[in-house]
Amino acid sequence: MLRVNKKIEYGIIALLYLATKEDKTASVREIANSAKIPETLLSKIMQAMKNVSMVSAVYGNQGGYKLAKDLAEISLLDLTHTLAGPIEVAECLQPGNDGCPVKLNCSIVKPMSVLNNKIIELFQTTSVEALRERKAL
Amino acid sequence: MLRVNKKIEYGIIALLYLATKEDKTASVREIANSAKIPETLLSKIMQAMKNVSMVSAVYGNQGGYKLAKDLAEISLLDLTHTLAGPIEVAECLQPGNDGCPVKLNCSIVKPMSVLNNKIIELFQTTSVEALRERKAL
DNA sequence: AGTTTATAAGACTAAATAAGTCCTATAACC
DNA sequence: GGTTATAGGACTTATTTAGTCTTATAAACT
Repeated sequence: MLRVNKKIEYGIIALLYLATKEDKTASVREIANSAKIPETLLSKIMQAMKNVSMVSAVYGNQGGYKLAKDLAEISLLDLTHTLAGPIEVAECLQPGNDGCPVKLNCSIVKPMSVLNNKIIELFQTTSVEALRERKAL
Repeated sequence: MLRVNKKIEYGIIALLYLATKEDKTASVREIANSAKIPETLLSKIMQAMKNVSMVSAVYGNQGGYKLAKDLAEISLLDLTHTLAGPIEVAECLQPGNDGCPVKLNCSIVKPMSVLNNKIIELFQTTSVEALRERKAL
């Protein structure tokens, strides 16, 4: 229950990997092999992260991706939005949702939005760097 | 992203409904109709909640379910466990998981477990009653 | 110039999970 | 014994997620 998208998982793996390379580039193939992630899938993920300037891309031989931001500046919320869209714990929280059969007499929208906001806050205040710190259990 | 199971949603709806009935019973049909939830599905949900004594069941005519606990005593974590199993933000957190292809060199287990624990804590400390309070936004 | 390495991005398919249905049994009450 | 209601297993359908396939573009090296 409450699985986080594999894309996000793979995104974190890639960011953590790039962090170990400092300013050098790593190709999608290199990252994918090291973590045994499907290469074409990771490719999409890197592209998405590039489009929001979390990483930068270098074409051609010896090219690849490198970090464009400090891991401490990348919140889980940013990553989630980038790779898997907005957090909506319930369908009825989707913008423009008009499918709720109860409408005026709905008991669940508010509770779900309370929960949603709590999760958003958690994701907002947790950076990828914070996940790396291997203490909290 | 991060959708909560519909079962949990329906469970909350049912609990909130029962709370308005005080000590009277409400049948699955009554609750399902009021919230436009599929009756047979809600039936399973009520059974599960009965099995962990969140609600009690009364057979026969004029029977149904009633609350067996105060909403403040039912945490989201309890409800989640009851209706949708344990919270595991990543596959590799499943007990007995041996499918991780990286194993000894895995960079993601710890970060995911950090996140998982944060979400569990949030669910543990949030009661159904707390969701009902319609303030926080 | 041509080959190689690598990113960019769309369309498609497969696998997994979640949601919902169907059916039969059991219990209490009138 | 008929009616109302819970109990619970087996099954089907729908939706979402994961992954593949294909083609294009860019840079570097020879």
